[in-house]
Amino acid sequence: MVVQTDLSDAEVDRIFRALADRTRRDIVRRTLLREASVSELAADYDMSFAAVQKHVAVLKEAGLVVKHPRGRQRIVRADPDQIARARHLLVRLEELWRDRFGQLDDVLADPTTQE
Amino acid sequence: MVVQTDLSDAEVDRIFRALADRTRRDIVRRTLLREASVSELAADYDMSFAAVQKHVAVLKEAGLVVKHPRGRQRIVRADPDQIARARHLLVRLEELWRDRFGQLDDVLADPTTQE
DNA sequence: CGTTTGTACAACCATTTGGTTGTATACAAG
DNA sequence: CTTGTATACAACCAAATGGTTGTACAAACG
Repeated sequence: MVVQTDLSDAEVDRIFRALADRTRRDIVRRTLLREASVSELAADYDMSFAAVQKHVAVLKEAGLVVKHPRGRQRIVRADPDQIARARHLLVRLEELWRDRFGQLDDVLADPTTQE
Repeated sequence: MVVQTDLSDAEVDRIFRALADRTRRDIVRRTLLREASVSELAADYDMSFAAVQKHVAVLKEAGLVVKHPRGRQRIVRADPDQIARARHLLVRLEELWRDRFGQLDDVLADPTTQE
């Protein structure tokens, strides 16, 4: 299965930036396991509701979570596809290293190279 | 093969933060393919030598590149292992999602679960 | 209705980031 | 030894980040 819609530099910036914070990584982890409202999330961190709200906004801008309304709450859910895209960026770097002496053409032409 | 020495939150912060910049990702890419001195790197970016020096420092703090002296130059080389560790963090997130309805106990106890 | 709960958003603030220039030092080359 | 090159590092600056408080509004509740 291939998810890979190519990401712009700015999008990649946002994804890694969003992941570069413990609280935000924790929000992703939690909402990956089970969606939660912003206030449910906020209850578990030692900071204001508004601060958590901002963290969720950063994650949403990065596409790592989606938000949808349910009554007066906003339900947050992590997007595993976006996490997979981030992982794929690192995989591509690693592939680059593995093939660093080789000719990229062959790798691209190789019909066994898929994901 | 297991690389996984567990990373602290601060270390993970540094790794993702370091990757959240186009210039730094490009430096990683380049020095993954072929080591380069700081001035060789600096020549290719539209910013001062000092700015590139700082980017390399951020990458070094994150463990994504290593620097070693060669005469008067400082040779920069990307560390594929650290990139693999970063990837593994995302893989673990994805696994969490995959197993989200399952009982974690069983997974931990399963003798076939190894890496 | 009025009250409480959940969210949005603006204004503000300290710190960090990403860039600059300038100065100092180390090594290589004449 | 002198000169040029590669690097280090400090000081500075604007903008972004990560937090705060306060205000406003919408939905659920009594």
